[in-house]
Amino acid sequence: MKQDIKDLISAALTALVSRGQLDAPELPEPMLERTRDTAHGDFATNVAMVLAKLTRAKPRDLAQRLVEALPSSSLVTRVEIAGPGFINFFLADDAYRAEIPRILAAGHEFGRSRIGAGQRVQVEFVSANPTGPLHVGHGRGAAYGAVVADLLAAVGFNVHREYYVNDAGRQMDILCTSVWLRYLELCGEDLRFPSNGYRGDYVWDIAATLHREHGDAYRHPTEEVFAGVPEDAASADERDEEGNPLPDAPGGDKETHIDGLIAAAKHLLGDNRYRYVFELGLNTILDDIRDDLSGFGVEYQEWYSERSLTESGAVNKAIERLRAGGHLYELNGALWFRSTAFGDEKDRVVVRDNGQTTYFASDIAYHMDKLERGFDRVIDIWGADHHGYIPRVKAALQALGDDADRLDVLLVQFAILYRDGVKVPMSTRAGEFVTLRELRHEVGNDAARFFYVMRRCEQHLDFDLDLAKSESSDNPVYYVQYAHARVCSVLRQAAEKGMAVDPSPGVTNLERLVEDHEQALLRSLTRYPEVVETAALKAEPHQLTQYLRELANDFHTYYNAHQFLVEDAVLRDARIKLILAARQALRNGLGLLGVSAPENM
RNA sequence: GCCCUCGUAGCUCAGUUGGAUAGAGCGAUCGCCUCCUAAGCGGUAGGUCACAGGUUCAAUUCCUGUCGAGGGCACCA
Repeated sequence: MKQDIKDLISAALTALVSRGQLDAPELPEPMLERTRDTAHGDFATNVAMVLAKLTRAKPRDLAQRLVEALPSSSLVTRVEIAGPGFINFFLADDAYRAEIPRILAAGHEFGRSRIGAGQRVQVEFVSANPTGPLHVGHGRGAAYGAVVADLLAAVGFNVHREYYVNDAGRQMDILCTSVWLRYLELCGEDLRFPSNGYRGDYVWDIAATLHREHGDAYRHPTEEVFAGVPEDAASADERDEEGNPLPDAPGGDKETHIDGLIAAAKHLLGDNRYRYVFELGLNTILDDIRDDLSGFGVEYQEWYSERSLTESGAVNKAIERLRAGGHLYELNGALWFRSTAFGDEKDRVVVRDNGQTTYFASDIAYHMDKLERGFDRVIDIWGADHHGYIPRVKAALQALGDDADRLDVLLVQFAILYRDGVKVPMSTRAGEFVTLRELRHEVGNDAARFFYVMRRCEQHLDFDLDLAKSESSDNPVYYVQYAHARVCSVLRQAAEKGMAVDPSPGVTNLERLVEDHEQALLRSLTRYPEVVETAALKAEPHQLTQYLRELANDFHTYYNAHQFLVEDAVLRDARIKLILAARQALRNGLGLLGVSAPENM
């Protein structure tokens, strides 16, 4: 519908040029907007004002010429020039009504398009370290990423969803060691658990599996394990009055302590047994993450292993390419990447003085690989705490001669839970966090998905648990779902009353839809494809949630003002066609959000 | 100290990629079921778009500065 009007404007512009009435170097893409106020018609364009600037003509004169050159169309009843030079289009009621059969015929395809033209887009999201279950912060990234991916797919992009598995590095060693220490406790060893270890219950569970399957085979005496290990800092169990962890104790250091324990674990267990515990921890947690995301309706095409980058030589290849380009130098025994040459604030280490490559080195290789896989566009969705990381990744891509503009990093702010108006505290290391699974069980998938994407991603999200659970109009999820269920209910009522409902898209008698509420609902309905398009291109799912509330509101208002199941069969049929179209838009929109559209509530 | 994001109604937030008289929801308040689910609908009140400059036909939107909030500044991942 919008495109039809755009075409009219383009036609008028080319007509003016060919008649010599317009002297512009190049024609702008006509900017057409929905009007805020129906007094200004249905659509408005500002081309006359934009062109006036380029051609030094008076905007209203130009607008006048443009209006005269517009081809006639049955869609438009009236065109007027307003304000400084807006051209307002008033659409025929029939133009709106004609959308009903189109919507019904399109069915679940309504709102989908091909503007992405099959371009390949990779969306990488969540990618949480497999050191513990997903918590509610990851949940927001999961919901946001999944909806952005689905939106892009809906408008014709070829989308590849990926999870980057950080299955290497020190954090995983800490997890492995934490599991082993818990296992030793299960064997009957008495030890002081490191303050920097992972303390969650899931660590006990993995340790219990190890103990159940292998008995004491991995056991070593506590004295042997802790021999020569530097002092720990204060325990994480010890808190000050405000509940914050105490600072490092004098003479103790939690980092050197845990590193000492990791070394002890590797030494005492030997390669094979250490590897076994490591894999047990990794796989148990990864399975849990997969299961959780799958239960949340989030599926991936690929789980990409960080370790595979090292093993395949990709990391070394990336470093060699940087070296060949003259972007590396040695300092204090480490190998540095001169990222400042590409706008980063300081240079970064890629190989440590102990010979190990850094996480950053893996990430360079990973992003190089992403671009080499031929994606037209790569989208990374990160937690906002990683924002400082963007310049160095882009710097690396530039240094490698890749097009850094193909990479977009979208940052998602944290979600803060509120229960009874009080903030729910969270700390990963201390094992005090609400998991995504707990949240899903508490409020349900539908409310979780909807609430997570309700706000712009760079906005902090206050997640009100009580509101998400409330079954009332205060709760936006129920409000939208209820509109859908109400349409279904009307149809059930019709059946009970023996009123036949014509299931075909049918085009008859729509002219009977003359009420203001019907026009308002129709106007909203025709906006749906435009909303999906901008929500997808701008990666802003909240536009869709916002829209669905408005659409639901238009429906509820109509429902209250008019009876659908009237005696007049012709009018009844027209009204049912309209609310069926509304149901289709509600269902499709909820579907894109990963929220169910219930038949009754 | 430097960097990023944010600052819009009492609260939580939109604002269609610079447009016309800045909008929802909640809360407050006044109404609406003999009627397809009241899990709903309507009315009223509520604003110096943090502040000061700048860019232009036009700024809540873009730029600069100030103030305030949150986050980030590792040879961790």
